[in-house]
Amino acid sequence: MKEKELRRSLAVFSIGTVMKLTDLSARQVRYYEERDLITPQRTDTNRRMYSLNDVDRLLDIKDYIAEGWTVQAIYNHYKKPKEEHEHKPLTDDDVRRILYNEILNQGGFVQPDESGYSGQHH
DNA sequence: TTTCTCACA
DNA sequence: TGTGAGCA
Repeated sequence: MKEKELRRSLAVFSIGTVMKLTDLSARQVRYYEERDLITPQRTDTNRRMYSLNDVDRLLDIKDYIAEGWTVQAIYNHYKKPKEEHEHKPLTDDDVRRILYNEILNQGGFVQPDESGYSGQHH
């Protein structure tokens, strides 16, 4: 049943609608796009169009920001784990790795782990 | 009217 | 991040 997923990915909201739905400023929404936290589509006239998934993610991002997360940390949060967040089985090592990474980036002293994390950290 | 990009008394 | 300019 992949139809739902498809519909959730349909870009149907204008930035104005997204602003109301997320209570974020257009500036913020565009900024998060610039940081690759979301990737809305564009119309033939260069207008941004957001999907249900985009709005959903924006809502999450809003919470993370409120909790003090760095855009960089959030970026890695979405980039790294394939099994995403909550409800999925993660091994202890996965959790430790993800946490380690996010905590480091949180401080802003480390570059976003692009090496993909080759080694172990204890 | 709304959104876009760019730039900052 | 906000805000205003000048377009589309």
